[in-house]
Amino acid sequence: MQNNKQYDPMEIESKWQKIWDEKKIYSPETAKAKKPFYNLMMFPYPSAEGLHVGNTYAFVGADIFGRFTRMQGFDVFEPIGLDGFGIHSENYALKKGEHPESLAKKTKERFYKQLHIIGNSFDWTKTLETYDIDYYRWTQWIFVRMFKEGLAYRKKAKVNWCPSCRTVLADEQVIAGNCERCSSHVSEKELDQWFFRQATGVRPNGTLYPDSLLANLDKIDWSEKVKIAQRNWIGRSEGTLIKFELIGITGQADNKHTLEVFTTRPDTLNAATFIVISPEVAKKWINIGWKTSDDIRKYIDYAINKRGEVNRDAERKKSGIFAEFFAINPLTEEKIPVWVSEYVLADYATGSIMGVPAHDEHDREFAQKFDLPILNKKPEKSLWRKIEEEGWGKLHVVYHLRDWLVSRQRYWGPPIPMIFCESCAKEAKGEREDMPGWYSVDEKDLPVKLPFVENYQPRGTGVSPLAQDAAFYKVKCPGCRKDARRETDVSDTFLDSAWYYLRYPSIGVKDHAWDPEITRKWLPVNMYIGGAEHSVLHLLYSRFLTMVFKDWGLTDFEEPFTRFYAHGLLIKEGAKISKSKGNIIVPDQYIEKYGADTLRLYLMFLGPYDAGGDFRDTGIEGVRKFLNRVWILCIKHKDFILEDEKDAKEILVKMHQTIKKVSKDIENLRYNTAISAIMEFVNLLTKKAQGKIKRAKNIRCAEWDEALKTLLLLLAPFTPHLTEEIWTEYLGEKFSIHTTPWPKFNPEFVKEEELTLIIQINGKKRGELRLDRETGNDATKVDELSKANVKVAKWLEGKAVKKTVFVAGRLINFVI
RNA sequence: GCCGGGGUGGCGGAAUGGUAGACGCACAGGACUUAAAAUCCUGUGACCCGUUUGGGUCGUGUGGGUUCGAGUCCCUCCCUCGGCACCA
Repeated sequence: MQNNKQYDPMEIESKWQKIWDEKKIYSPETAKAKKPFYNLMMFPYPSAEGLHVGNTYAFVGADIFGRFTRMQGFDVFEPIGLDGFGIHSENYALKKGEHPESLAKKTKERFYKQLHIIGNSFDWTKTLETYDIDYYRWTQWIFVRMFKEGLAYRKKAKVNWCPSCRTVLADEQVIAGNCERCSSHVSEKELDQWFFRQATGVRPNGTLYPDSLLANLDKIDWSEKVKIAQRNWIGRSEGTLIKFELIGITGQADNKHTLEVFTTRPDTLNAATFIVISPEVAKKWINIGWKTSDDIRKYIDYAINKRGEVNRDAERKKSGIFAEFFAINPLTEEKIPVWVSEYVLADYATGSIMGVPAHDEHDREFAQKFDLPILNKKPEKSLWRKIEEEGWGKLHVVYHLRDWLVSRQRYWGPPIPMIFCESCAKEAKGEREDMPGWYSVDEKDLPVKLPFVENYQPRGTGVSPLAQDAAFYKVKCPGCRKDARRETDVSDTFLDSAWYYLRYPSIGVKDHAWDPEITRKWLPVNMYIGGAEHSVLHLLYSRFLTMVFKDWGLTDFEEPFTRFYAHGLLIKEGAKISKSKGNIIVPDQYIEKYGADTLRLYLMFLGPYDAGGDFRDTGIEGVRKFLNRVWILCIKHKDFILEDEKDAKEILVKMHQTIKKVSKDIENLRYNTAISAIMEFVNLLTKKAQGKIKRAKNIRCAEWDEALKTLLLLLAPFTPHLTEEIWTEYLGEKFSIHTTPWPKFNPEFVKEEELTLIIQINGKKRGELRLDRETGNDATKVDELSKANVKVAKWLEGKAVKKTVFVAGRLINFVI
């Protein structure tokens, strides 16, 4: 190869991508691998023209970790796929006016091409798309199992309804009152829906799922902020349910003369001066026979209708009305008024509270507004036990987490594999006693294929577009063989993505969702990297399902992701990147102009990976120049000879320091500082090489060769193409650099022979000494040399040294 | 309101309680070149003193504290970003 060849990323990048694919160096043999390491990143959902640079940022950061780990000698499995089923892809198809099925083919091609050119070490022999029937048959299989095990159930409930997406949403998918997908304001609707028992399910060992999900957080190596978000979302509160006798209530059914409230502060029962029930609970009472005035009825209806707005309007003062009856405080035996107010939520605990204005801010506000008594009594700890002993109430735990609503009234998802038989329902027959009329599709009849429906647009009527396809929904009842009806809702996208990591290693396996042997070898996932926005969505659903699979004996681990690292958010010149701002960055244009290696290195150099970074075009130019310098250094100066022994030593010391720093930084995903360390090393090599190029044939310089090789190895995870090109084509090393062992540092070389020792007077720097290592660690010698220092002597003149602080090898401080 | 990050040059950002500003961008000057690009070198927190070599003061959002020594630890407040939000 010529020594004056320019660095041309276009040419070398596509060349190496092709060779890596052909030689399958990134495709470990799943069955035979000796040191398996599963390096996973969150797969993208194709809801736009293509990948944006935020995806690139996430994937490149994850890939660097994977490549680094591979060079440590592990068989790294780094798969990629598409979360292509679901509302996001369907909404995109609607926007484009195209059928999701044909659009999926195009986006697949486009996304995979983009994912290819960023130069990640993906295993392209094992990709998956959630809309692939070989995948979603198993998603349906999971649903069937959930039903058989009693963890899937159907109930009529007030659910979140997105009027724009025309479907229900799970609790986790409502962000600040808005739809997670389209940001429309979410309203409420009462509908029959399928739920998974993530909040109410009991494990075979008797523990509730939310308790295990909470407890396991202490055992996994995850970004702390994600753990905190999950703890808050699960929202476990320990308290007491207290029963209150009611008096003066009219028309109420005879057995309804008590009311139960939940409190986390039963010790303040002595200061409870009123009771508040939510409008929804009041409404229920009216329905079962509570006779009350028109004013109260009017208020209840008003408050229920206003519910959505009240939540959004923090300024709004608490409204409420006296319910015209009383309760007896079991402790004080006093008669306290019962009120109805919208500040009490219907769907938390019992939907009723005891008002303790002395100790609760909301209660105080309410009491002040309506002139209710405020009793300033100290909490009594003994009440926790007394309430139980006296039989007034019992200890109770309440969770913020709800069961997972999994049905969707949309088209582009896996049909829920269930059948409903009217006739069986009437006779109270069915697969499960508690769900008359319902049957799961027999496992041998799976998959239930999603039929092609031309008019797939959501109806908004609370049923899926599949309900118009008689050929699809008309079936025979598995129980009585009479005419029955298939469920026409599809399942939530988050169900598709809650188990995909189990499928990747087993892709191609026909008779299992995941092969037991392969799964034992590769799972749980060793490293998972993705955005923190999934803290309480995908990451919680995955944990729940994995725990369920363990309980069924289908896996031998409870937690899917041993380590999870949340990367930061990329911004553009100080502003958030968003479609509305029109500052979307498409990676392709940068790859075309600078090459993937430059883009990769630049993205990782921007700032700490967990903090995100600020994308600026001027910055990428600098990185391009840096890689050009590396190219010139390695190609033009590769035959350089270090004549000066001191230079050789200096380079070796820096080299070992750099190996140490870069290794540690990558292990902790501190890529920006790893890159600056490599830059420092390059700066030193460049400086030493200036004007000293030697081209004597067959004469090599061992130190220089080693320095260049080490530089390339350290840089390989960041810029895989450039380093491979120089490694094999110019240095004549064996293919591939990416399967070459990572360099090790020698602790002897890390320490410099000479060190700079700082001399301080009263903590202020007044001078410094260049000393050899031995002298620098000798307190007496340093003391002498410091005092002899001209600059320091000036400051010490005529002053008494009261105290001397000596830090070996670093500094000496004289206190005067 | 509660829970988490974070506030450091013109900018992105470095700093196990021990030389604040690594590395990079931008800018300025220089080398090479007929020229340009590329590359390389030098300088670059603010202010003050000194004609130069140099010396000094201040400086990590605010105010206090601990310490020989604080960007780092503790307390007060301010600002900002993210999450949750009438959760009893």
